[in-house]
Amino acid sequence: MSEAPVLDLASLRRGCAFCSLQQLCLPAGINAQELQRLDEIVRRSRPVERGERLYRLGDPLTAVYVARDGAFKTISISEEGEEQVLGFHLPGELIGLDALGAGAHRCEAVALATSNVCEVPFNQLASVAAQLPSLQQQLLKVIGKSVDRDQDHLGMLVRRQAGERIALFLHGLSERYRNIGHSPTQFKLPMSREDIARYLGLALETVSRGFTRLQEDGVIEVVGRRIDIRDIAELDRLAHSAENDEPRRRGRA
Amino acid sequence: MSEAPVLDLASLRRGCAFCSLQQLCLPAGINAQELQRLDEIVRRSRPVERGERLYRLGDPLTAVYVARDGAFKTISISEEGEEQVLGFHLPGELIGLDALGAGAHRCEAVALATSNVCEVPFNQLASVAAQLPSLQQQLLKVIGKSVDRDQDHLGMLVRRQAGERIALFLHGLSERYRNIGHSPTQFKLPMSREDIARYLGLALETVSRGFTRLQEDGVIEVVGRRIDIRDIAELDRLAHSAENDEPRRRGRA
DNA sequence: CGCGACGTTGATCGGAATCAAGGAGTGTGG
DNA sequence: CCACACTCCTTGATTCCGATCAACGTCGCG
Repeated sequence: MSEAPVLDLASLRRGCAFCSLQQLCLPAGINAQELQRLDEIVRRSRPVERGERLYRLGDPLTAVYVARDGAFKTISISEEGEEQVLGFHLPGELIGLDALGAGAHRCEAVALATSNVCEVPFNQLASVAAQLPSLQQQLLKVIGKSVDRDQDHLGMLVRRQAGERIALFLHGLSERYRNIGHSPTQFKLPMSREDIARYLGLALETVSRGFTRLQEDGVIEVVGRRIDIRDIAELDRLAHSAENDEPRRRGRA
Repeated sequence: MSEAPVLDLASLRRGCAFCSLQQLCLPAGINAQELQRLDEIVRRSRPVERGERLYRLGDPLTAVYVARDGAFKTISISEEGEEQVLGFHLPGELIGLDALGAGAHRCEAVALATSNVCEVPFNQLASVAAQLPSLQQQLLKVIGKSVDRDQDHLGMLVRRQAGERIALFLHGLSERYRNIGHSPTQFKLPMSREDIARYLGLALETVSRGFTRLQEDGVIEVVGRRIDIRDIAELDRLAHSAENDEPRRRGRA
């Protein structure tokens, strides 16, 4: 609608060139001139409030999105109206690729916290990408990373032990926080236990017990949504091997 | 290795223009001239035998693949050496996207049956796509469909009832066979019970029992790997709702 | 024919779902 | 400032589904 060609300082400063996520996001690997072409099509509107949706089931593909801060979940709604969590999206991670196949969204993207979002109109992105090989390359790479996250998610769900899934989940989150420059050992979960449960295919009580168990074993410290990973090596081990060695412990190892 | 510029009749006939999967694969929506550009970079080598691999864990991204017939599975190997099945690939479905993110394959693609495969060198594909907007568009769409299949897979794994997962699995396969012009109700599974189990996060015995149960309930007919879906509506219902209505039945409905 | 891979079926056991209750944190209004 | 309501999280008791162990059946092939 309002395509203001007026470049004031404030909006420039909010552009890709100043963004801390630059190296992870679409701009990675493209030069300053090219960056401007990209920047021109990116829309940065008011913050999205917790609970708001970027798009709904069935909406036509109009744009892809990247959060600059905050977090999102993507959910699909089953016939009976119960929701499955298909993914969590931290800053810098592309949102909206679920519409690439059919041209319409097959899930909904819900803000887990108030977030500033970059909206990239898809058609324009595609045509600019066709002209800038390095952007095309980066677009494919970013899509690929999204595929990788889906496969990591599969890797959790295919595990049969709840403890393994939970350990993998925390381990993966830790990695992702590290990537965006946050502490990999201390962070605040943006999602509820129920969201985690619906992401991991578990009952929420099981998630809660899993956290408690990890805390009892000295692997993490958890207070509500605050997580502090104390023994990342052990978390790693639990995530991968069977975790059945220690029958049960009270204190630390 | 052997880049024969000689276009004999046989190899032309094997090209995209003659392929029955044309409308589902990369050529969809592109015109005859453009098709030739694509065709020139596609390599069609000898059939891949059952058990052979298109690529292995860690291999650099050199190409993406599409089977013209036969079938593949993609697997990831856990630390302990046990394999997880990340996906099954029927004819026309792109294989090899797992390397887009990191530039190297994070899983292995194994032939489930002898298959004829089209190999599309990735760099050439990307550069041709940049020149042909309709190919770029189609490439993104095909990638999107692959993402959709991953999400369908997630949708199975997140279910907590084994019966639901199995019903969803058969239902999804049926759809995919329909798409490629096979009978959606009668087909031969290209994979073993163990593969299905590792795909669904179940024990192979549970898969076997699930099939038996569906047969007892008159939903399918199953003999070894031959499947005949008798009541697709019921299969659909089982896949989506809770399946807990009928406590137990002996004969047919 | 006999071997080996694959599939089915049965019996038992354990882990996670479910049901149920209570506690902790947050925000609102009296 | 506190009472209240609400959401979110934890913990406990019980039940049940699916993993596991084990044995047998079947098919394809040398």
